[in-house]
This record gives sequence, C-alpha cells and structure tokens, in this order.
Amino acid sequence: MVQVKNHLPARYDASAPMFLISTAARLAGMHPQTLRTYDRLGLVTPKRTSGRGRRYSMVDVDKLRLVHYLTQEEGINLEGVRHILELREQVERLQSEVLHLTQELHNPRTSTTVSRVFTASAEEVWVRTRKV
Amino acid sequence: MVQVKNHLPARYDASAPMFLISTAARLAGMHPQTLRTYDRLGLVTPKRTSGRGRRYSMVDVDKLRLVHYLTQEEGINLEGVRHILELREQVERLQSEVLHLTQELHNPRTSTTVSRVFTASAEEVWVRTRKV
DNA sequence: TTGCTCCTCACGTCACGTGAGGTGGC
DNA sequence: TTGCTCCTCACGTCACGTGAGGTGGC
Repeated sequence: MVQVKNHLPARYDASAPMFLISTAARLAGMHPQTLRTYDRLGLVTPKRTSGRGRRYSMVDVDKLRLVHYLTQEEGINLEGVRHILELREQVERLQSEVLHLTQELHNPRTSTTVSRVFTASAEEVWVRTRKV
Repeated sequence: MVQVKNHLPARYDASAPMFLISTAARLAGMHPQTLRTYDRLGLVTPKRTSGRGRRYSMVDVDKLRLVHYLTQEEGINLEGVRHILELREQVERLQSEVLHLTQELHNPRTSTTVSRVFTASAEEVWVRTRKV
C-alpha cells in the first residue's frame, strides 16, 4: 500500500485513476476478466472514463492484490473476502482509537507514540510507553 | 452466547460438554454429518468421551449457529468463516479495550477491570495490574 | 488497421452439504 | 435388539476463474 502523507509533496496520488484494466491486471497478477467480475460484484470498483473504460488507481491495485491473496492463498470465497475487508477496516479504526486513547491517558499534553495495545479484561491496567 | 460470571452462582456451565452430536445438530439446525466435518476441519471442536463420542457444550452450539449463519445466509465458505471468527474476536477485544480506556480517561480513580494486555510494538512498555 | 476496450455465455474445477454403507459400544 | 455412535466414500450443486465470441471507440 502506497501512502502519501498530506503534508509531504505528493509525487503522485495513490487514489488517482491511472491504469488500464490490462495494466492493473498485470500489476496484480490477475486475469483482466477477473477484474471485470470483481467490479461487477462491487468488490474492487475502478473509476470510469467518459467512454466507459475502467481506470484503476494504485489503491485499487493494492486492494486487488489483497483479494488475490485471500482467495488464492487462503482459499476464501468472494463473500468471505467482502466481510473480511470490512472487518479489517473496523480493526484498523479500533486500533487507531486505542492508540489515541492510550496516548491521551498517558500524557494528555505531550502524548508520545504508543503502539497497538489490546486488552480484554478483569483487572485494572495502566499502560505507559516510551520510545526506546 | 451464554456468559456465566465467575463470582455468580452458575446455574450451568456454558462450556460443559452436554449434548450428543444428534442433539447439538438439532439445536443448531444442522446435519450431524456436517458437525463431524466441522470437527475434522478444526472449526468447531467438541470434547470427547473416553469411548471417542463427541460431547458439545452450549458454547459449541452457539458457535455452530454462527457458522451456520455465515455459510448459509451470507454464503461464506469455511476458510472465510475461520478468518472471520478470528477477526470478530479481535474486534471484541479492541472494543472492550476502547470502552475501558474511555472510562479510565473520564475517571482514573474509580475505573474498573481490565486484563489480558497484548502489545506489538517497537517501544518500551510497562503494564501494571491490580485486582479490583 | 492494430490493439485495446466493452459485454455475455460457457465450461472446467473445486468446495461442501448430505446421504449411504458398514462398524461398534452403551 | 434398538438406536445411537464412529468412519469413509460418493454425488449433486454451486462458486469462480478463464476463455471465446462478437462489438465498438481511440
């Protein structure tokens, strides 16, 4: 996944539609027809040109690679992939929320970095972190 | 899912092996042979009697119902279900973590229970716990 | 014109639920 | 003995990737 920070000079926009379906398919190691199927199923939806041609972004290609991995390596079907993509997004949101809350708790004024603390409970817990 | 708190008088243990495979199958609305398949695949694993017979708990039956829903209603295959079960557990842990951290932030002195802290980080971490 | 695109249809393979068939222990 | 259990094997159905076939616009 290519990430471009907002405050950095963006060399290119990872969400910008760039690739023909043939190029995107090659980048993702897949058959162009498979990409059309995924588009039809609403799994990975590229932008369209005025002439109806699909244009895939780098983000789309990354998502295609993930779907490819989940289906081919893990043997998960497309409905499973759909649910898993949603759950992964939910996990990422919760992780960043936990991260933020932990920093807030540790030092509300100059909170530093903490990474990824998960808990599921029965005692009281303090978590304090410091760069090593 | 039936939950019995440790400090409450347990009317029954939801994890106790109780049901024959035929009973568990009926409770979950499934074919006994399907339960054997799930056991073989390690998806829902009942306890065994000394004579090799399977004994399903209430927790097992609830899990069977969830698998049944995901496969029959959502059309997800078994590998997908396996991943989804893991992700759901992760989401539940994170949600309770967020809940606890939020309470902690609002009232640090009277905050209650947390346990099981997992971290994945490149930093130093202290964890302090206390029975409530 | 060439090489791309678009679409639909068909087919081969695989996953999985279900049934049968034969066995054995309360 | 009856009704359960255990296992393996087979089969029908469905999902899905892939190819073909015919089309159209830069």
